[in-house]
Amino acid sequence: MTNFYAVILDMIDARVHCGDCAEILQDYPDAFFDLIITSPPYADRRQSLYGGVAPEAYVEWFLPKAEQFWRVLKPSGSFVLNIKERVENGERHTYVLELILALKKAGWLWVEEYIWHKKNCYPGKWPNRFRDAWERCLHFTKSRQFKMRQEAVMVPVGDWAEKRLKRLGENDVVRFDSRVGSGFGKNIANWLGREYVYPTNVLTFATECSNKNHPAAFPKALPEWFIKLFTDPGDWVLDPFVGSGTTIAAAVPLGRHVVGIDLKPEYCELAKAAIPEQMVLLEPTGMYVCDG
Amino acid sequence: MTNFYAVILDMIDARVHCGDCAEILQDYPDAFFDLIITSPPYADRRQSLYGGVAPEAYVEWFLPKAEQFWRVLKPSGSFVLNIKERVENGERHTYVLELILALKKAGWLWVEEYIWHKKNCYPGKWPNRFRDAWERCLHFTKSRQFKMRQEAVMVPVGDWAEKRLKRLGENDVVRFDSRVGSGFGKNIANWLGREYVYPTNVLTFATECSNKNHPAAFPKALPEWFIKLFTDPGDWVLDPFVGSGTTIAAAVPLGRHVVGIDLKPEYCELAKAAIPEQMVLLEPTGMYVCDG
DNA sequence: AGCTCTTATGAATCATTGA
DNA sequence: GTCAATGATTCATAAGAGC
Repeated sequence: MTNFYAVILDMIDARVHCGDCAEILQDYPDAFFDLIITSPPYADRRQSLYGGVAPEAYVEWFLPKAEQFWRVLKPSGSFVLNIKERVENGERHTYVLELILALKKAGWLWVEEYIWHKKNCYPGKWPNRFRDAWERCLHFTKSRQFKMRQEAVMVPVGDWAEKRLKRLGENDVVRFDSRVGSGFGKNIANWLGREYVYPTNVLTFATECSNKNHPAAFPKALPEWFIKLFTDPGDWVLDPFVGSGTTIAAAVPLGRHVVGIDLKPEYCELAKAAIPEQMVLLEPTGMYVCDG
Repeated sequence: MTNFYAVILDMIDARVHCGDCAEILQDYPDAFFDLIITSPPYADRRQSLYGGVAPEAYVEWFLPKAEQFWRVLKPSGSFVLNIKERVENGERHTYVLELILALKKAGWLWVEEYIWHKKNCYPGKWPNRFRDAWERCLHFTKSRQFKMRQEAVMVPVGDWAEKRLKRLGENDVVRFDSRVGSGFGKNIANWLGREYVYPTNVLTFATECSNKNHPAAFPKALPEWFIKLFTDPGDWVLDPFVGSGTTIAAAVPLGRHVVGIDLKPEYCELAKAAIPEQMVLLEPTGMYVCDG
């Protein structure tokens, strides 16, 4: 029998485009993507260093791109924006707040703000603040009816139940069942049912440091989580600021088609390299596109 | 040797005023408070039911009060606002974002946004969102030079320290302090071991409310944390929407003077009752004021 | 002391009904 | 139709009792 995983991979389309996402996306039809997830370049005064955008110009810079995002996103789709405002002159910037307001004005529904709690955050010590251990994951949609697969991201329950389950050997099940005389012990069934629970809007992922060349890399678990939550296998995922390609590395093994775009050729190279090896080895025609 | 705990309590001034905080505060001098910490009524369309404020009118309602907060706060002081926007019609409201922008425009520095991660959040299941497990704790100041006692909120590392702390009842704290004759906590840290680290800007407290008559209550640990962080013993703390009096219950045992204000007489009664028993028992003249 | 088990308890949302 | 009010539904924790 054919390996299902291989079959899925064989059908997966993973593309990397090099250029401005607003321009590149013009070649894509309306309502094409099921999920847009990205961690855009943060506003930064040190423009020369990271090619950042000045905080004051951030919203203005973002909006034309968001217009294309709106067009290429399906009505049932989601747009997830991982972002955090910088500190400048002792204060938090407001460009993220202004961006939310501007996107709402442009028609986007601000459905939720998820918190990514970074357990191992950047070290440091300052007199006026503690280490920054969280980032925003803003969830926008085009419609109040959108695709959400809550079951796909259920998490194992807390320690106490986990321990209890671990100690629940097969003998215990048998003994309990034979004593009660029913098919499946009620209490045990409850425990088993409680093995996985729905998460909250606070996500805890450790930061990864594998992609050192890209300053704004999120851990693979983050796009993975939202891809599972907001798409089905075979759906199309877009990361318009793909950077080192974490979104691609997350999407392909999950059986989702994915398009990554980045302005910088060196990031496009990284993103191409991030396409899981199976894909590269198979090299099916038309499955790997880069016009950079 | 005199018991340190009792001595501190004997000097502490705890007041509850009933009325609109913008009016009540007119009787207080400029630059009087070291910390303003509060959890204001959240915007709510059901005005008649809970006496809430309509989301659209929230900023307008808040700003005159913030003007007084600015006046009575010391230049080195902090203003901590615990708030979270509601969901309405499937979307998050933007009135909190607008409030931040308005406060900045009024001169406040938006120094930081702390996240209160509620481990045991409200139950529920909906097709478009998970349970809400976090709230904002917005930190504003008047100046870039403000008082911050980072050492006062250091946290133990590892389970062993946690276990030992858990077994350390409140009586032990008092006994220990009186024996050593110095401030709270500091020496206990030394006693337990040197493995203490600075926290991050994500705070994890379980929701816990001993005062059941007030629907709006943060756990005592929350004001405690910010009081320790932004004030010294003997400083003045203000909660202009004191509700059931959690801030008072937190401030007095920490040796801080505290003023609580609330519009509703029934909450003022609760807040008065929240003044720790020792205060009521001692009943020193002028130490207990309520004009409600 | 640990381990097991019970119980109390949260600033919530959504769908529905009635004005 | 819009707006306001009401009811049904929901579940992971911590704390504490008991063994």
